[in-house]
Amino acid sequence: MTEEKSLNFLEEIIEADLAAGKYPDGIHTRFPPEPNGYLHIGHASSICLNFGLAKKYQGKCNLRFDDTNPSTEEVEYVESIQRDIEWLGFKWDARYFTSDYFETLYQYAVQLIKAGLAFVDDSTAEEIAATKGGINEPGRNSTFRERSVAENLQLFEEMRAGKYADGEKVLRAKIDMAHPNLLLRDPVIYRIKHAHHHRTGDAWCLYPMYDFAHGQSDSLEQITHSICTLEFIHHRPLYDWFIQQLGIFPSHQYEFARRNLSYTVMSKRKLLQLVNEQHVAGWDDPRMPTISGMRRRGYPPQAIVQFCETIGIGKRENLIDIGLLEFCVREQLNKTAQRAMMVLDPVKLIITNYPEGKTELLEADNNPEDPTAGTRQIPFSRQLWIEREDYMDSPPKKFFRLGPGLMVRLKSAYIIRCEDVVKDASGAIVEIHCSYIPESRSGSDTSDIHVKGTIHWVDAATAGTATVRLYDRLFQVENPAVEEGDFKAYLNPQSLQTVTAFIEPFLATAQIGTTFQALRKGYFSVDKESTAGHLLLNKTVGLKDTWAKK
RNA sequence: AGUUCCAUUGUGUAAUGGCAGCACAACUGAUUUUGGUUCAGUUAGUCUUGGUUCGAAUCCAGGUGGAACUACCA
Repeated sequence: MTEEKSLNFLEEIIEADLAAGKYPDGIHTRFPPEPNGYLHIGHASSICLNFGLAKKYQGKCNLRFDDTNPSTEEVEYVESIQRDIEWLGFKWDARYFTSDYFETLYQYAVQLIKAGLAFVDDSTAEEIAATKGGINEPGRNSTFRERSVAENLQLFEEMRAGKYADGEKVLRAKIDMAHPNLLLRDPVIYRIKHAHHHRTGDAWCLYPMYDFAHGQSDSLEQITHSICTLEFIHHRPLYDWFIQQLGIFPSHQYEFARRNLSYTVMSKRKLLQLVNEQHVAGWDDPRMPTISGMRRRGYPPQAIVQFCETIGIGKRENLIDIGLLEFCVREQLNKTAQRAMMVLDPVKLIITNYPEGKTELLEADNNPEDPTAGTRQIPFSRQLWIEREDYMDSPPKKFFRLGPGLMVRLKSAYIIRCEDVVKDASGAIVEIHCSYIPESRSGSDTSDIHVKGTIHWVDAATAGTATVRLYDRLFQVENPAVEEGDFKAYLNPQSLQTVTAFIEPFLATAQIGTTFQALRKGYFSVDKESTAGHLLLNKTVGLKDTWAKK
C-alpha cells in the first residue's frame, strides 16, 4: 500500500462519477475567464483546479473566454490571459469564445420562445427592478408576459435586426415571479447593446446574459464538470433549467470558495481601479496580486502552482496568509537561485592593514544548495561596502556583527576586527576601520578563530550600481475588503521604496527576468525595464529573518 | 426577515461512524562561512445544546455565528 493523498470534494465527485460509468469518454473541464482584466492569484487557483483535474483523470480542459459583454472586454486581456496560463505551465485542449456560439445561442432563445418559455419585455430596467420583489416579497408579472409566440418571435427578430435602441426591449425567460430564488423571477436573458465586440465586430447588437450563455456553452463543449465559485451557487437552478428546457448535453455545475489572500484585494473591479487611478504602475506592477505582477516580481510559476496545491479547495470563506505564498516562493528559489552579494544601504569599510592597490580574487559558491552550480570569483581589496545595519556602536548581547572591537567574517573572504569608526559632524558614521586576519582566508583558514557572524560585502573599486525597488505589502490591513469606507484608504504608503545599491561585478550583466538571491537580503529579479547600462531590480521576497523579529 | 451555503489549532486543509493528521505561522534546541537552508522537538483545534449509537468532527434536531442572493455584469 502506498501512501494516498486524500481527495478534495471535487475529486470525490469525479471519482464517484467515473466509478458509476457516467463519462466513458472521460471528464471535461474548462477555465472560463471574462477578458475584462488581468488574471490574479485567485484565477491561478481555478486554473490549477480545472487543468489539474483534467490531467489527473486523463480528461480534457478547454480555455473559453466568456465574452458576452462587449463594453468591458478587450483583446489586450485575451492576450494577457493566454500568456499567464501558458507561463503557469498549462495547455488547453481547445480554445473557444462564447461569442463563437452567438448564433447557436440565438437559436436556443428562439426555441424557448416557441416553447412559450421566453418573452420580449418592453419594460425599462427600473420597471423590471421594481417588479422583481425582494427577498421577503414576491415579484409581479410583467404586463408584457403574455405576448403571443408569434409576436415574441417577430419582436426578437427585430431586436436582432437593430430596430430598437439599447434598453428598449429585453428577452426574458418565463419562469416564476414568486420564486424564492430571485434569479428565477423571469430573468433577462438577452439585452440590446449597440456596441463593438472585440471579435464579432458589429455583427450583433444583441448579447446574451451570463446565465443564458455559460451553461449552454458548457453543454456545447460537452463539459462534464463545470467548476465555478460559490457566488454562482444560486445560479445553478437556472443553469440546469436552461439545459433541461433546451434538451441539450447535461453539464453540471459545482462550486468552490474563491481564495482570498491577506493584505491585498482580489476583485477585478478594485484592481482595475488601482491601475486606472495609478496607485500602482499597471496590471503587472510587482505589488499586484496578478499573475503578471508576480511574474514581474520574480515569483517562479512552480511556486504559484505549489501554493495553489497546498491551500487546496473548500467551501468556506477564507483568508489565506500571504506568508504561505512567500514560503512557496522561497522554497522554489532557494533550490535554484544564483547567489550574489549586494549592499542596499552602504557604509564604507576600510581594511587598514590590507595593502593599498592590491586586489585578489576570491572564490564563492553560486548556490550552496546545488553543488552543480559551481563557483565564481569575486574581487576583494582595501575598501569595501557593507550594510549600515551590520554595525552598532553599542550592540546588545548576541549581536553577531560589527561593533567596537567585534569580529566577523566577510563572506567568502577574511575575518576582520573592528578597530575604529569615523563620524561626520552630525554623528553619522562615514567609515568603519577594521583590520583583517590574513590567515583566515576562506577555504584556507588556519587562524583557528571562530566567529559567530558572517556579513556580506562588495568591493568598492569594482562595484556596480543598481536601482532596487523594495516592495512591501500593498495594504496595511489584513483584509481591506471588509474594512469601513474606501478600500484605497488602507493602501500602504510604504509599499514601494527605491534605493541605489552596490552590486558585485558579475550582476551587472544579469538578464531580464532572472532572479537571484542577494546573500542575507533576499531574492531579487531583474525588471523588464532594466537596460545594459542601468540595472533595475525588483525585490521578490526577503529571506526568513529570525533576528529582525526580536 | 425568505432562500441557499458554510463552521476542525492563529491561517489553510485532511480524517466519509472507530487513534483528530498535514502544511504554514509561532516557540525550543542542533548544525551552519547567509541570524538563510537543513535536522530534531514543543505549543495549539472539532461553534453550542440535545438525540441516535458499543462508539460521533462525521448521522439527526434545535440554537449560535458567518457568507451569498434583490445588475439589461460575469
